[in-house]
Amino acid sequence: MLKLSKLTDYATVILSYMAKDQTNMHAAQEVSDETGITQPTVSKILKLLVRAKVVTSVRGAKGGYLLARSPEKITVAAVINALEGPIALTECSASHKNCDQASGCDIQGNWGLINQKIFNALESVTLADMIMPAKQPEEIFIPVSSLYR
Amino acid sequence: MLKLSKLTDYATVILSYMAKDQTNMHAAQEVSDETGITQPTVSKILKLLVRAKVVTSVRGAKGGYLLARSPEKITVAAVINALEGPIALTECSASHKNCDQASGCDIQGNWGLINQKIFNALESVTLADMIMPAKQPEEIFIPVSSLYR
DNA sequence: TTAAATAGGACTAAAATAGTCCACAATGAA
DNA sequence: TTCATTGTGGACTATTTTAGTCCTATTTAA
Repeated sequence: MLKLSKLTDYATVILSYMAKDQTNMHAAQEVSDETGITQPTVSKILKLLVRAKVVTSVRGAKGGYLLARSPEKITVAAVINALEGPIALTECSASHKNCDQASGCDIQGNWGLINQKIFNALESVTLADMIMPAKQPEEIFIPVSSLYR
Repeated sequence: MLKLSKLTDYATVILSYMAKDQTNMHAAQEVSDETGITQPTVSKILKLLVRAKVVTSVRGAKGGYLLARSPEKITVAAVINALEGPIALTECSASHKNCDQASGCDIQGNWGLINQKIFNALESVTLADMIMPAKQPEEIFIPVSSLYR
């Protein structure tokens, strides 16, 4: 399915919520209450986002989290990177080190090209785009015919 | 990591091998011998590729597999679709049916936009491209700075 | 008739992901 | 100072997904 992890999906929900009110600090408990995602999971995700510098944290009573920068400057690529690590479709693309495929691997060099295109796509969409009203139809249908050009 | 499954990776290796000799039929055993992927796994993958009409099969003695069309017409998107199902980053994007996210989900409409971009990227690369010598440097480095534009 | 192949699906094993929990550190307020 | 609140780091378990194997049936050339 080439899918994102659930945690990444939750992260966009959490960040969207935080983007709507950037003046107030948001405690993990509050975010949990508002989004319906359990508190331990919210905490786990926010911890990862802090580590990746997507959000900042303030410890202690009255502490909480804030977006580290404006929604326009938070890309989907940065969020995925925070939750799932480097964006690369194959192990092989991330590093050629442990490549012992018999005959096929030298052939796979062009995964790099694909990775780059996908990275560009993910970098071109920001949190600001995500919180705008949808620009696409409700249901996404990928035309089957296009799979056999 | 936003990664493909191993099976999809193997599929590209198998298809690359088959693309090099499109005149002869290739039995699963032979493909296994040549690629180093175990025979049961090769069979499993080829069965999926037949179902998706990426390759055709001939049963019985002297049977085997052939590419269903020329490498230029086999897209990476079609291969991923065969092995992993529809290309969509989130469940939500594939279908809105079972969406019970408290407040965040209406916000996620623009995943469709991202999915479309990624689908386009995957559809723009064919098996023919894959078997050409690599056009990219050996190691792919995504500049960290680009994550914080 | 037999041997060589694919087809379909069940099954097990392994790995990745999701989700929870705990002990600790920081901080504001009583 | 002490306590309640809130983040930090990491360990841990449960769940789900993926990978890998195997068995039986079907097809077909010789």
